[in-house]
Amino acid sequence: MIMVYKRIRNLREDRDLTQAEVAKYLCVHQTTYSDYELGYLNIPVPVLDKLANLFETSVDYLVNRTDEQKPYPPPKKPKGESST
Amino acid sequence: MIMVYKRIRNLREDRDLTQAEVAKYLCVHQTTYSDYELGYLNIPVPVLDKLANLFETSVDYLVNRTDEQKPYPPPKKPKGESST
DNA sequence: CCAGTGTAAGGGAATAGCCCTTAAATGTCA
DNA sequence: TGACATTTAAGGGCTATTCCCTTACACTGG
Repeated sequence: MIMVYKRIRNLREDRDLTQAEVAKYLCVHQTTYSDYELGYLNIPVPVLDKLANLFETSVDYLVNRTDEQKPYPPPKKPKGESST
Repeated sequence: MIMVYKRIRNLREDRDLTQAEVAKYLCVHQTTYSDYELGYLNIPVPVLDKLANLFETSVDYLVNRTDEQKPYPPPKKPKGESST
């Protein structure tokens, strides 16, 4: 077990959120989210994106690429723009 | 088409790498990597991790969460450690 | 003990991932 | 121009993964 996603559990518990609450925010089932935390399922990028927003951190922090918890400065265009 | 991963193509071309070369680095087929760049497949986190290393940037940059191209400060423990 | 809340396990249908082959596009050079 | 090499994209199929449902387990308070 790799436990890449231990940080997600810690961040959730720090905020006193239940799995069901976060799962609803992500539009997935509680058991699916549980599998994410336990490392039974790979977390897809769109989910990591939402989690980084929810917990106000970076994807790099969530996946242990850094210990810096603050997010990067966001891009100019909020996100949904046609990036052609 | 969302083109979330246009940056991956740009970074690759900036370095004059072919899809086949990057694919080999990632241990996937060239066509799989092509699908990544075109947005036909979701890029799994371990692949994004490798790409961020290869291109010396952050996952957040790759997925358009920031315009800052420099990587985050890396974690203390390089990465493969038992994060108990 | 019972009820309520929160998390994890088992199992299965549906999906997505990945690769293989091949086509298309582009460039080079005789 | 024609043949060849290089690079990228499309079509199609097998397989593994995803996600959800139901259910079980653990814990707490009354």
